Amino acid sequence: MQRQVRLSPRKRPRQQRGKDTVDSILEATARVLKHAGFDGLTTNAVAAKAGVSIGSLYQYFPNKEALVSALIERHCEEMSAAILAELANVANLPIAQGARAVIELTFSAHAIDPALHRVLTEQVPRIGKLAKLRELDNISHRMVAGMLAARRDELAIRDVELAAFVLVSAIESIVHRSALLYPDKLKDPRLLDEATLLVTRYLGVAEN
Amino acid sequence: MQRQVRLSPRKRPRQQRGKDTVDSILEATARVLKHAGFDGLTTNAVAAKAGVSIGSLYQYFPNKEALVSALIERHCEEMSAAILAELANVANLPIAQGARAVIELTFSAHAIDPALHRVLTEQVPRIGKLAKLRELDNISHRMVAGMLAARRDELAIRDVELAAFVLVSAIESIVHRSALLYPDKLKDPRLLDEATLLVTRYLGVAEN
DNA sequence: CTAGAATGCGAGCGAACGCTCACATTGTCA
DNA sequence: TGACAATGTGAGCGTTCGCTCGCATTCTAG
Repeated sequence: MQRQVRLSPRKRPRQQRGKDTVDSILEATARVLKHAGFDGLTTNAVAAKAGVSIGSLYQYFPNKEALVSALIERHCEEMSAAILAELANVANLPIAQGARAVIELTFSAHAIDPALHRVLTEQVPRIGKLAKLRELDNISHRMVAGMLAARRDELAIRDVELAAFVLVSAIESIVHRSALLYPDKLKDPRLLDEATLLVTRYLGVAEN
Repeated sequence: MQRQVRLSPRKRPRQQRGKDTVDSILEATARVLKHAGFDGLTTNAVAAKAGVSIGSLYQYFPNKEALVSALIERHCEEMSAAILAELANVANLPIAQGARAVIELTFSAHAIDPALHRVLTEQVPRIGKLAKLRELDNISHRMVAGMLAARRDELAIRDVELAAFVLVSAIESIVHRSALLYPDKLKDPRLLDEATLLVTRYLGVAEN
C-alpha cells in the first residue's frame, strides 16, 4: 500500500557526466516546483526539464520523495552555511548589536531563494525531511540560547531556554511572514529596526 | 492538465438525510486526514469511513479539493468564533491585561482540535483556501492594530501597522510552534507569561 | 396513493504517473 | 584495442485514484 521510501541515492555518480546529470535534475526539480507547485511535480516533468531521460533520474534517485528531500537538504545547507559563516563575527558583539546582527542574518538567509523557500515551506508535505527543518530550528535555538547564557547577568530574563524559544519563534515568523506575504518588505530597514526593538526591549537592553 | 476545481458544493442537501451525509463525510475527512495524512486521503477512503457510497460523496462535493476546503473552512470558523466571542470582553481592558487576554485567546483557539490543526497546517498543500487562512490572519491584524491605535499615546511605538504586524507574527508563531513541537507546552503558564512579557515590554507597558 | 424530487449506490472508466527493464552509448584502464 | 564499468535511453507496465453514470431507494407534496 505505502510506497517504498528510501531517501538515499540509489547510486553515487562516479564520473563527471553523472554529477552533471544529478545537478541538472535537482535544478529542474526546483524549477518545476516553483513553476507548477508540488502538485505539478512529476518525475517525468523533472526529467524532461532537466533534458535527461526518466531512466537516468531513477538511477540516482530511488523515488520522487528522495528528489524533494535532496532539494530540501541542499537548500537548508545553503541557508545554514550563510548563517554559520557570519556567526563567529557576531558572537562577541554587545548584545543590542548582536541581536540586530542575528536578525539581519536571518533576513539575508531567507533571501537566498525566496521562491523556492516559499514553495518548500508552503506546499511540500512534511515528509521525511521534516527532520532537516527541525535541525535548522534546533541549531538556531542552541545558538541563541548560547548567546543569552553568555550574557545572562545583563539580561532581564529568568529562563534562558524559554527566552530562546520565544525569540527564535518570533523572529523566524516575522521574517517568514514578511517573505511570504510581502516579499519586498524584507528590504525595508524599518522592519529590521522594529524586530530588533522587539528583541532588545524584551531582553531589557534597549537604549530607547 | 490541471484538474477542474470548483470549491462550492455541487448541491445543497435539502433533507435531513442529506445533511447527515454531509456531516459524516466531513467528519470522516478529518479522521482520515489525522490518521493517514494528506497522502492517505482518498475520496474512496473517506466515503468508506463515512459509511457512505462514493457516489453520495460526489453529490455534495464536486471534487476532492472541495472536501478539504470545506473542512478548512469549518475549522477556521470554529477558531475565529472562539476568538470573536471573547473579544468584546477584552477590548476595554487596560493594555497589559488586554495583551495577556488576547494571547490567552490565541492559545485556547489553537487547542480546539490540535491534531486536525496540525495536519491542516503541516501537510495540506495551500490550495484555494489559502485565502481563508489569510483572512483569519487579517482579522487578527486589524483587531490588534485597532487595540494599539486606541491606546496609542500610552505605547512606546511609532507605527501602529508595523507594530501590529510584528506582534501578530510573534504570537502566532509562539503558539503555533508550541502546539506543533511541544503540544503539552500549551498548558504551561510560564509560556503564556513569557509571551505576555515579550509583548508588554515591547509596548513599553510592562510593570517589571 | 402516487409522481417526481431528493438521496443513495458502487462497478468500473480513463487518465495520470511512478517506476522498471532491456538495451545503447560513453568513459576508463590495462 | 578490448573488456568492463558507468551512464544514458524511453517505451510502456501496473497501479492508484478521482470521478461518472445508470439505476435503486427513500422522502415529500398534492
